[in-house]
Amino acid sequence: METTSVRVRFAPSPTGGLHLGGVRTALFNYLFARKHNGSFVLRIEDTDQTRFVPGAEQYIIDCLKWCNIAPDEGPHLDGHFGPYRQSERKATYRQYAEQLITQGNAYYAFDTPEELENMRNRFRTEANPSPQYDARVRMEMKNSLTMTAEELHQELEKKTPYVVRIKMPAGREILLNDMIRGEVRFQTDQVDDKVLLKADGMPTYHLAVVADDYAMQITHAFRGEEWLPSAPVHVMLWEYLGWKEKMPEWAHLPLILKPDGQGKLSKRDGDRLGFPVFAMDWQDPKSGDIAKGFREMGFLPEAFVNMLAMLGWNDGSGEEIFTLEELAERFSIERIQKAGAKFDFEKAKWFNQEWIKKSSVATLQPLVRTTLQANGIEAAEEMLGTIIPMVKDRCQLLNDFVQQSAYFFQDPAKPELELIKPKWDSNKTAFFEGWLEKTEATYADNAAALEAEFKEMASAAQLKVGELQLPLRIMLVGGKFGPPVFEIISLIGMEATQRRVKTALSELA
RNA sequence: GGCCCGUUGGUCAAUCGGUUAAGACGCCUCCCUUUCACGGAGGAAUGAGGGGUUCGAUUCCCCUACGGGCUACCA
Repeated sequence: METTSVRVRFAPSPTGGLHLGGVRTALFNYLFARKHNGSFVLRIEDTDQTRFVPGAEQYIIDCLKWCNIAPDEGPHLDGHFGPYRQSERKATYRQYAEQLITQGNAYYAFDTPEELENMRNRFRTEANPSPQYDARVRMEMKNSLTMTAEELHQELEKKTPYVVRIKMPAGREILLNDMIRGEVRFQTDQVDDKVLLKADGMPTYHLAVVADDYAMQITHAFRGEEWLPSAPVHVMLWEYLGWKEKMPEWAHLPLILKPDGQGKLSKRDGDRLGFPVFAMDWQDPKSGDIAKGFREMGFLPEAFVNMLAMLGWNDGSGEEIFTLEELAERFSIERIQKAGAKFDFEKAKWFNQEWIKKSSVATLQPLVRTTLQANGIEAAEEMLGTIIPMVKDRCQLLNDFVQQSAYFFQDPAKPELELIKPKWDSNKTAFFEGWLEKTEATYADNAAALEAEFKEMASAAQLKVGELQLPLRIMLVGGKFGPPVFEIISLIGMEATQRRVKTALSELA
């Protein structure tokens, strides 16, 4: 019987837009929490004051909400483990840092940035291009390990800026049991004395993540694979602080990679290759630049989340389209991929298309209305309800509804007449003039009858129906797309039809 | 350089020692359709290399190669 309830957390830094990888980490947290009836906590890791961006926290909350993976606890919600912003928990970190110093597991370091730079230059060799602040060098630096009690007291009195560093033990092997990767071993001699408390009194990630995971009783910690190398520091901290039995189980998620080349997917790649990397539009408050989001690109949240879940995880069944509920049911850490996955925007669009096909008119209608409005098209609800089922199989993105339904509401601005000009002749002009005359008084609500009449006239004029029907479509719709022409006529009515054909005819003359 | 992680078609991937090595995206062909899609039927395309272990390795082990991550008073 499980006695402790599952508690997981998503802990982003409010430094900008919410990246694909971030949303996936949040999603896996959410799915795991739902599956085990646990709690999903949002914790804001705003310990770097230099990178803090106003508005980013609310933006993150909004993104999670759009994705339907809202947390149970967080800075904007109630919860018994707050505050949920690390900047508001400053006092506890200092307390733990001092405890570690007292225990002899951490120490004050007064080295200036210049002195650190000098150290790196001094110890840099070809075999060791980036020397670390570790057991080999710490006794040569300016810290409480190399100072007398009197010297230390003086520096502290003088308010000399200092950081607190962890003192990594010598000659130990740290074994981490990762839920995705299994046993991972580290030698403590290879790990440097990471800074725990910065000169400004803020903790670094290393101290904060341990203190908060403990305080918030996190049972399972998901994070990106880029954190694996610093995991031994965190394990040591759990041990030094005496909480080893409470340490969460770790799951280091594989990275989402660039579609081409190699490396982590970055915002630049999206710009370069023409797809978004953020969940929603993000406007940088300083530059005012807007980075495109999947939402604004025309993705359904269900599709976005579905696509993300399948990037690095699958349930083994071969099925790919799942609702959030189905994902939560089937989710299992054991089936998370170990290797990074290259992001494929084509496949992402396919997921969205599947979701558009799968979605009901009722769920699509408000989204389509908003999309059309954003493009200056005011659509009557009744008309929308008729059109959506006709065109939704032709849309990959919500924005495709603009092209696929604009002609129901307005005459095409620039019909692609070039497509028919080469084969155009006076016989066709004559045919259409005759057809216009004949259909002027027609009540156009019967697509089948219209089609039959059109074909009849074509054969009477000894013209191929196909060579007339395509021009008609282009005159009415603007291009080679859309549902059957005569169904379109039956919706836009004979008046609009006549007008569009006449306009086209005069341009073809 | 060091440490850590990884490696099945172009991409996402199944397989948990014995298979004709699934499926999906994309691509190509055909059918349906006098548009575009949807749908249907096919096709091309994969175990990085080398050693072991084993009756038998894509699967287990080792080495190499390659890719990635980390190596900040950023997360």
